[in-house]
Amino acid sequence: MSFNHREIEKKWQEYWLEKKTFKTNTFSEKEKVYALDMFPYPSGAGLHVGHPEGYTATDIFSRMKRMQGYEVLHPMGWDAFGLPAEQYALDTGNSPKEFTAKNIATFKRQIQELGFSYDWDREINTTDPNYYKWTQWIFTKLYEKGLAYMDEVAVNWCPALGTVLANEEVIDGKSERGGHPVVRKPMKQWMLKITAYADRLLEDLEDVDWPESIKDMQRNWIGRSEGAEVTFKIDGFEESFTVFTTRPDTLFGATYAVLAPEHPFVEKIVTNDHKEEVEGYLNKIQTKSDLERTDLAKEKTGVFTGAYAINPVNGEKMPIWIADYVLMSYGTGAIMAVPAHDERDFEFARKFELPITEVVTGGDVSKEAYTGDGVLVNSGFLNGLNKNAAISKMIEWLEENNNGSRKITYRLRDWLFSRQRYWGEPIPIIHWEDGTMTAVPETDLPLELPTMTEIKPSGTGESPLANSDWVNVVDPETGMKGRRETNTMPQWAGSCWYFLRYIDPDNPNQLADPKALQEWLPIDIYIGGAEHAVLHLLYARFWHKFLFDIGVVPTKEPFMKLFNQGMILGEGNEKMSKSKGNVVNPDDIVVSHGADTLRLYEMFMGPLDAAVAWSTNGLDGARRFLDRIWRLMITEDGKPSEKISDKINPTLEKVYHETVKKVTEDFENLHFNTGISQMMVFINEGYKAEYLTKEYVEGFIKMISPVAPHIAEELWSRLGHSETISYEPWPIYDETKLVDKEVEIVIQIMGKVRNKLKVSKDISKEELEKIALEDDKISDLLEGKTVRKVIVVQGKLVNIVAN
RNA sequence: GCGGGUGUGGCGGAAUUGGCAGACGCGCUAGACUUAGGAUCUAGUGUCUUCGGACGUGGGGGUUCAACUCCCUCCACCCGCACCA
Repeated sequence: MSFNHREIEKKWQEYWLEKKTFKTNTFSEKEKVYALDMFPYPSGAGLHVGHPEGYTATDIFSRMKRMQGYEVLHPMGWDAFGLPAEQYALDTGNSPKEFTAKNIATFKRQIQELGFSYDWDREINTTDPNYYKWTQWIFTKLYEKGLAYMDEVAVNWCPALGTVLANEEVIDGKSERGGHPVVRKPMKQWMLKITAYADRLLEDLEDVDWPESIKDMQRNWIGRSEGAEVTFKIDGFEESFTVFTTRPDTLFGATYAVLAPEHPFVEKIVTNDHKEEVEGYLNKIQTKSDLERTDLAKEKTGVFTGAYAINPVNGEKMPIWIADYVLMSYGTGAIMAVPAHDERDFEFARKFELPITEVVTGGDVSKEAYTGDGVLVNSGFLNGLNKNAAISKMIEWLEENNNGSRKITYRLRDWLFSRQRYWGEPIPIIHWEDGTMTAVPETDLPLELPTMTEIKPSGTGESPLANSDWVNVVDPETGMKGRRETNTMPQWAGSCWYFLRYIDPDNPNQLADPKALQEWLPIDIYIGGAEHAVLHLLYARFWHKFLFDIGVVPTKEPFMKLFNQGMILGEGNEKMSKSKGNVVNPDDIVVSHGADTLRLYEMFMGPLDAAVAWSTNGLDGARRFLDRIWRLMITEDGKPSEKISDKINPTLEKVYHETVKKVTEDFENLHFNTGISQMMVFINEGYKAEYLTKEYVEGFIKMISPVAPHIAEELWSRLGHSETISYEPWPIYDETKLVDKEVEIVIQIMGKVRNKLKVSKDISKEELEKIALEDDKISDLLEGKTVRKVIVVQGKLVNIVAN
């Protein structure tokens, strides 16, 4: 008889909820472990089989840690602001609030049916005013410190969505959501000065235990480059312009300069005889979308302005060109071109027949740009130096002669923080009629979203909030009129600090009690999808560092250890998608196979970080394993098996202790697939054994309980226990039980296995060598050969070199 | 192009101070039980083989008594970035 998963899963889920089994004691005396999942956006589609993968991993970790005597914080919540709810509201006329509430209810039911050990008293929701009060509060602090500011920036305007998108929400010139076209448009926007934290965001990556690939992605995103700024006078003008270069050593080889098409000097310096050509070029560029600009980038384009810059180091005249391979958004929007030692400049110079002067030896600059190290030539006082020495010396020269200085530039830009949307946290700022601007005082927070019947975007770029009376305010003291900021925050805002609120979720007076934060931070393990490798994780680190600076949190970094779960693909090894019809719904699996089976299967599929295809056969196999456990321990009529005895069964002793060791270590390291396979080995041995030792059976149930908690609780209670298994002490292993008195030794001749012998584990090297050489089979094989050398590895093998 | 990663049976995957390649699961084969089995149990299952053995971890080369593991080189695929000066 197999177990009835529908009955027992329901039974234990109700038990846990009712008894608040997983309630966390904030100020417990125990050592603390904080295991965090990336909270989900509760979409209308409901839970996907990908969600439970990471959630099961942290749940296993949490459950094991509780049994090992730790106080565990393991919470769940909802990242519930965002575009889909608003889009749905626009399409159907329904309220995003109700829609969101409904989706959350579905997600919560689904998650609870999977038996995760969350403390539901700490559930949070980013759209709850009691929560976003503190999101807004953090914003006002950023504003006070000058880290939130308004700026006129060319933004990604998406006419179809009626909103501005962040760079990262634009993929190949189209909106990430919906794939609508995006154009550049200058608008006044709120920005957060994340660049002020660039160096610390980079440096502190050294302190965290994250996958190297994620750290690298963040490093590349921040994109720190060291170099110098060099100022160039323009022949015949008062003005000068500045370029950024990582290769100041090549300044003698700079033969022309290039300004970005958007550079403010372009119109000023263009000579009359080139005006027409330049304007034509600018027009062509401006009507191109970003996408087309990238597409056409294979062929470099540009025009000469007629103006000349003076190379400060040798006084030579350098023609100033305009080209769209120079980006206004990086560095200063202007470059010195050194075609001999930069591939892009080389290509451009070739096309427009500009001079190419070699200044670093080592390549053949008549064929291609040489970017490597070498000895400087044609470079006055730099001649004879190598690259690094020349860089230092040139910077010295520039600083002494007031022509430039050392400079560090980042690829990272400030964070475009405002959205022209209804369904987001209102930015708590009031614009007064006298032109000033103030933050909403803390006592007036939260600044709640008004209920609106019509939330269509105005189309002009303002958010739907502009259509509400809510925008109008009057200062009660001075009577001055004002208008509220109508922009709202991006979806990233709420997820930048949610992990802090779990620690003290109901605190009305502060974001969280500092004493409680001190207890729980930093987070011990954070698991989620790799799609958040840069944005969420970088933004959250930025806010955390800011909160650290203003004394709100006690740690520099929020997430000590990070892990990315892999994707679960469809059976055909393709991404699951509605259109392919290969989506697996967790609800169906819970009904057909049970939550324990789903959890077990997802953990057994492969390494946690690998992308693995779903397999219905594999799922059946997981269920079969649970049935085997059940049948081994429970009789047909539901009683404990008579095979279970108080006696120690020596044939199970070693495999039991091995299993405890391997499972404990593997779970600690998130190697669930191998830990589970060891438990399968134990059950296989259990079937072969004449009788089962009760201690081993109970130890096994404890070890399977983090993976398959419902069946474990049921077995535990049927074996006569009245309390939950959740806080039973985790089994420990005895090192002395892991080694046999006899070990099998491999005998090799020339590295090939020729025989295997059982010998006592304490045998000496000399004895082992003797036994090996005297073995019948081996001596036969060695006949007529000379033994040259014998390598003995104690307890493992003997390799005989003979020919 | 740059950065990171992966490559092992029919399939998912094990195996790292270099020491028995293929644990465990799926699938498959045979047998047992059975009216029946897409249930369960038992045994087998890398390839080739003249049954001695030979070969085998993407290809080629190297170091070593010994290489999935270390080094060189090439190939394929995946992820991220992409004119970042």
